[in-house]
Amino acid sequence: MASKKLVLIDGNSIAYRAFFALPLLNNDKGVHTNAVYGFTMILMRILEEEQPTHMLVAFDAGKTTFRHKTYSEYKGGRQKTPPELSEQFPFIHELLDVYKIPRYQLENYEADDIIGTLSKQAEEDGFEVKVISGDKDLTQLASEHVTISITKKGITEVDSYTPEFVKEKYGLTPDQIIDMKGLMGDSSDNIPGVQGIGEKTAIKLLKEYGTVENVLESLDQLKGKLKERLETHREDAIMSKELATINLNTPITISIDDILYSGYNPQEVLPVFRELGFKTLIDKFDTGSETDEPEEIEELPFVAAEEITDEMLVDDSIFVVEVWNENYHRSDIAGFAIINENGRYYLPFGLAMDSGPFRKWAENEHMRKTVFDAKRSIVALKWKGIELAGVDFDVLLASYILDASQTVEDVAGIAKMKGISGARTDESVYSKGAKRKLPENDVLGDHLVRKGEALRKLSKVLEKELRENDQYELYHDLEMPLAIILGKMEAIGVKVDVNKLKEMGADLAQQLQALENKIHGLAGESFNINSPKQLGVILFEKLELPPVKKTKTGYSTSADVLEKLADRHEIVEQILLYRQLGKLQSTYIEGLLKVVHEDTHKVHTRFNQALTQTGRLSSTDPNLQNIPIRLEEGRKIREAFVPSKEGWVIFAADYSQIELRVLAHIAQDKNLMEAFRNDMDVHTKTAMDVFHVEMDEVTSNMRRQAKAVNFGIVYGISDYGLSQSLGITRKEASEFISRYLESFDGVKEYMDDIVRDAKQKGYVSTLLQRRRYLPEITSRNFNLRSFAERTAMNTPIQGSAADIIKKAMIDMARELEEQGLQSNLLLQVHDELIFEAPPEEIEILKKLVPQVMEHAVELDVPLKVDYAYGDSWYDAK
DNA sequence: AACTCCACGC
DNA sequence: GACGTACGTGGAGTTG
Repeated sequence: MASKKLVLIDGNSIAYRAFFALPLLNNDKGVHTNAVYGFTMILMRILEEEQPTHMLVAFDAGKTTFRHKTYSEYKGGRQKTPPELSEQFPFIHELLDVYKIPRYQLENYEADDIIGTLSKQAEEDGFEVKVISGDKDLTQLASEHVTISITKKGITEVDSYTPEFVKEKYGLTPDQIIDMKGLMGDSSDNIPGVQGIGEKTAIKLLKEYGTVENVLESLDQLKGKLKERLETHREDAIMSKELATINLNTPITISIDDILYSGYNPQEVLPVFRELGFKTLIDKFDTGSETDEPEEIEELPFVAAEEITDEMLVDDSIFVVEVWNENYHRSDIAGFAIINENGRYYLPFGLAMDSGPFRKWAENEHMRKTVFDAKRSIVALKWKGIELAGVDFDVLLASYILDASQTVEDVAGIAKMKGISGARTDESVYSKGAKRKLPENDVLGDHLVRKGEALRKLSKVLEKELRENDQYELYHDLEMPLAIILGKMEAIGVKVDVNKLKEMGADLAQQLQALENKIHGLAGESFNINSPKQLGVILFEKLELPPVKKTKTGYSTSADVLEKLADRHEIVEQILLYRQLGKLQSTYIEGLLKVVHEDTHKVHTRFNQALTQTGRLSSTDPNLQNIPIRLEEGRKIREAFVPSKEGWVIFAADYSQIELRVLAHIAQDKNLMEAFRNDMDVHTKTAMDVFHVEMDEVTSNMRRQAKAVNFGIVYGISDYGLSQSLGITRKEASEFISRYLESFDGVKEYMDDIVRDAKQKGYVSTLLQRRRYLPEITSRNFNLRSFAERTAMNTPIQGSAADIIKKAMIDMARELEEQGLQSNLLLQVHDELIFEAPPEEIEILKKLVPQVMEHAVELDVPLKVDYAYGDSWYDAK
């Protein structure tokens, strides 16, 4: 190794400096962050300037040290650490952890002693050592290879104490600093020194005699007051020197080999910055990482095809389909790249599309292709008349399975994560927002080929990781086939009765106008009801209603607040109704009409298969997973979702209590399993057990509360969440949960086990081996830790339910195919599947769908499916 | 363009 | 006891 460099940081001292140097910053959660912020600034500067190979941050441990045995008043009279600072230490620790910088403290010793001991060892081992502190005491450690940086007034300015610097400043050698302290004392550490001797005299004496001991032996050469003072405080001087001396033989339990520093991953640091609200640092980091490594990209040779030739179209190729728009339905395709054993090729869109051999190759399932986002590629090509087949590996899906928390923008994003260079980000090539545009052909070709090359490398790495994690099956047998099925569902689309929507819209518009007039009348002035700000002024200032809750920016006007005010003023009820109808109008009528295809009257949602942390799907443009159902007015929207063919029906099948059944199975809770085996109403059963009553004594209110508790279990809400949904106190909610867990002791055991397991392994798993990593489960931050613990309990439940319905979709698709049925699977809404079916297939589906869904997996409790059908989604109830 | 607030589904 | 509390998507208003 060229040079070994050790950086040692005095953690407490730097935290203090940062705390007092900066104003008391708050993050959005009201936590003080100034010391953490300053600490981070210093850390970032050190990492950049010093490029250490080894690193350690030392902290003081506890209140007393071995020095207190020498002098019980050591550091006496010190101001207590302000709580605003103490509360920041856990964050500093967390920050160091994500930076992968070792930290250390040792009972009975101060950070100084750890630093001194390590710096001496390191110097002997041939290291360059840099010590960072705000405390000048450390300067005694300066030597040929040890430099001490002491922060000056601000936090970024430092003085570097080399032996020369010490000589210049004091006229002393570094090891004489302790003698100086011995004579003059140190008020900040409550070291007495010799009464009446200050810095000037101390230095003069040491220049003459060298050490405290020599001074004391040579007292006869001195005279007057000075001699007298030294004689009476002889013991003080010796003791003070001892106190000021850094222990170079501290019994540390780590060695230099343990404190290797090999860099950090910005992806791990950023979340902590976000948590702390370090906006400027986040920006610096994001842009910084891109600008300070414009990374001399190596040239990558490729062929820009002028004609399509056979060597481009072979088995086992990387296939890049560059779909231009985010919404890939009917999007342009910018171009293609193919990489295989014969070479790297850029295929301009028009050239490829005009080629018969290209089309045949794309549609040949035996020509295996590795892609990024299979569904996107398949659907985009389908709209262009090509049925892409043979998709063999999807880098996006693989990456999602391996770690769903890593949000992925493009190929370059995954490549960077896996340490593969050479690919450029889409944004850097295309720009974003209004400036986004297609580059020249040579630039585009280069970009696509680079993507392909990264995909080639990634596919190997990711496949290996999938196998190592025992997740290859999940990827290969579940998510990959599902991507194809979802692609079909999206492309088929759902027929919308546009006229129906427009009628509803006109009706709503009338009602809204009338409501608006009424509300303005009641308010005595006209204002924008949709503006929480203006509404807040009307309600809480003009009408003087009591503000129940505040938001960051003003009064809260949310529904739960308004409901509390409903009997105080007539206007409130009208506003709630206005909100409800307004939501229907803007989101569901206008929003939906915007995305209906004019010629076909269909909507084509996109299911995001690589987004949620639990394994569920999400749906966008339009979101068809949140169409109203709870309130009748909203539910009517579903009348507009109709079959695509005359006389067909909408057939909807949903799992009954799938999450609680999964819970019963995973937890092997005898009581809960028994309930499902007897097909009991689970909320009633819960009420019986929690309230200790017989079935006929369960009131509707008890059942409602039990239902909320079950809801809480399934979604992993906290006692606070439960208290909010039931309108009770947190304590009462907590009491409910305890009683629940007493009745379902298998569940309680599961909850305890899963949290312990997650702490040990760092992740939790679902039935089909989906993982969710929970790094925060060991956090010292209560909130983060609690959240991670609830997530640990909830994700196996929700995620396994997601696994099951995905499996059911695959099984269903196969059945429809094998039986040659015309029915189409249209939508998945987490626990239900929506089909459109010709009338003659209804009887078949009534048997087939529940059969397939209920047996997608075999649990130790039965799965139950309910179904319904009708002329519209509304009627399938 | 990016934020906040609010509301819909499971 | 702290502290802020399931996962998503989308619209309107506001701010920069």
